[in-house]
Amino acid sequence: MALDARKAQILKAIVEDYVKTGLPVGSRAVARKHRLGVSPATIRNEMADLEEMGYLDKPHTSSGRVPSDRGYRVYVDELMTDVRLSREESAMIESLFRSKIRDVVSFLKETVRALSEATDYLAFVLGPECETTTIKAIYLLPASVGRALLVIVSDVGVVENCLIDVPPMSREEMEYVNNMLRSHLCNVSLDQIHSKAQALLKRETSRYSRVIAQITEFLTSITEDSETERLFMGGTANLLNQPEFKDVNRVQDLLEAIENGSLIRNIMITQTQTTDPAITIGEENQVDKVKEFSIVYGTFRLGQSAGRIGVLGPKRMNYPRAVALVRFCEQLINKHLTR
Amino acid sequence: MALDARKAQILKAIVEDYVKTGLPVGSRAVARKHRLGVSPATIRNEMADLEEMGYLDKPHTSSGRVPSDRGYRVYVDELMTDVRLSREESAMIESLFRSKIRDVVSFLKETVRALSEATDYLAFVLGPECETTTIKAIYLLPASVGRALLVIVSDVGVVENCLIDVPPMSREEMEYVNNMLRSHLCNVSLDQIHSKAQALLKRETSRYSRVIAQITEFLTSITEDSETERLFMGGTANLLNQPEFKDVNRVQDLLEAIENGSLIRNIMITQTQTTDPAITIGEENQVDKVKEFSIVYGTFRLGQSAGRIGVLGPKRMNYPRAVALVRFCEQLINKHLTR
DNA sequence: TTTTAGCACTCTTAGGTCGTGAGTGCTAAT
DNA sequence: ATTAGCACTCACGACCTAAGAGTGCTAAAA
Repeated sequence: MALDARKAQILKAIVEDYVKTGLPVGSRAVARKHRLGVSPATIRNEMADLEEMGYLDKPHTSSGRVPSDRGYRVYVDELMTDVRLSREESAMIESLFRSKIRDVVSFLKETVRALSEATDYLAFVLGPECETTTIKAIYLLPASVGRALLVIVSDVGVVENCLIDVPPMSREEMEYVNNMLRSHLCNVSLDQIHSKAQALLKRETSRYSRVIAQITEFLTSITEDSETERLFMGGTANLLNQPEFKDVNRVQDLLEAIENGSLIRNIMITQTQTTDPAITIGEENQVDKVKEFSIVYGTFRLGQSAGRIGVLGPKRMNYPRAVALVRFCEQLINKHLTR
Repeated sequence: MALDARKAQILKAIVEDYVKTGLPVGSRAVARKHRLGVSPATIRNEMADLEEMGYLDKPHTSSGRVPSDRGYRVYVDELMTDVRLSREESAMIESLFRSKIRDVVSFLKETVRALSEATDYLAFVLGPECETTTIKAIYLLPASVGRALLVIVSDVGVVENCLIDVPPMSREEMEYVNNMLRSHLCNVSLDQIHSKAQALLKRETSRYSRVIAQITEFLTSITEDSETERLFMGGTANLLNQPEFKDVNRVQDLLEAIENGSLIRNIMITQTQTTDPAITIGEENQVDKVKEFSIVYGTFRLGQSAGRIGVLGPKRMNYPRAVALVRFCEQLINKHLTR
């Protein structure tokens, strides 16, 4: 059942031709372009075999072959050869966000933009799960009359803030509240924050209880919202390049799903990530709407939790290049944010 | 040249029919649905007049009429009747972001989402021009070893922050820097911030100069980035609903322009805003890519500067409804953020 | 036994023709 | 000034045809 050398070569040629042109590829083309030293007729026989094995499909009885999902699978698993990014290209990407490392969020956004531009696919980054991140610093600061700014910094350098109403407070009172927050909430992980804050709220029946209540509410909302808040995407328009979008209606569905971020779920479910840049092809994806696409994504570490970065493109994707670029971005993030 | 009552009635009927169906409307349809008590033949004569006056177009010699840009213009200026949102609808929108007023940015994002869902067009909001906003509070806070968090709060409640590298500092030193920042930069407007910070940097030759330099850089970058950073959009996918997107290529261009935010420019240029919800129709737009669309946008005040909120949709837009919804959102913002 | 040449066959695609129907403009009658 | 009638135009869909690409099979060659 394993592929002999020639079948492998042919399958590889077909995948790569199809990726390049988007047209079903015929025996002539394979024989000519890849000079295997055999005639089209021989290729045809091999192609018939490959089809029977389930690696190729025919759009209709009498036209060239197209890789099936399984065909792509063996291609990415066994056939494809890694590419290295050219020096110029990696330099180009890196320069895209020279002095942009201000904060984690904008850094991730820039990375996603660079990735989408380099690949011409939809790129996404999923920030680190916040459950495992811990609060490193928490401050309540006077912002204007009757309002204070609550700022928290997580161990991975993500900053959240919100404005809350406060009664007039003296400097000492503010100091007192700050000490209280610091002593109770610093080094607490976000999944414990709710109960910790509740406890604090119960204990504190002083005149600050309303302030504490607002703070508690905010802290809780962070974990709730983070699902959507930590997903960034770029290059949505690139999807429309793909010839598989001859009809608009398909795009619509997908775009909506993308916009409201239900794409996340997909990755969460399909998370049997084995190889580093994980690749899921067509029907392998759990979510219906992306069953016509492929996803290449990898993991980066940020503090003690992990995030994901990847691209979503047509099954007819340039996998070697996508893998190289995703991997490059992973490294970029690890390099710049780990310290 | 002014429209007599019947011509007005007919033009109005045609616009509204066309908005509803998207199909060129013929004399029969006008006569039947709007029971003007005249025969199709009469309507035809009037339609011929309206066409000559430039208010109607014919897609081809022998099919119904379609409003021209000028036709839409007189419709929105003189013909259309204001609609009121139903009680349920306004309540629905308002409830969409009940407890979401944490911070200005997420509030604006929610508003845009609500607006895009209610209209089924692309909605956008352009935050207040930052040039005129002033810094109300500025803090440098210890975040972790070797890093500090710089936080600034503007008068309109927008919070910006960034992490910077700092040498080890005692509490007193930190206090000193904070005092310096506060005394020099508080109540300074963002368009002066660069020079002020530079001056501060020149004067301060102490060991903090590197810290100050980083701060200066960040403050400058805020004004530079804000062009893109203060634009939020929602409902991109809605554009694909429009039948004018039978072919995908058109979408592509527009989506790209939308994604990278060059849509801003349009509004900046077309800013001869006279009526409150301003309406620009088709060719009236300065930017080529939106010459096939219409924009309805209004202004909201935030502190002493202003922001814009609006929708972008097909020329064949439900203008009365769009106007009502944009106006409603303006009020919503003014109500919730003015205090 | 494997490869190749040859050939009939299939199926898509583009172009062309034709009939239908919606809607017009014009003319003559009301 | 309005209307009925009528010939005319044009987009659209159905149907057909020819061309071209590619296949599968068979029989000959290596």
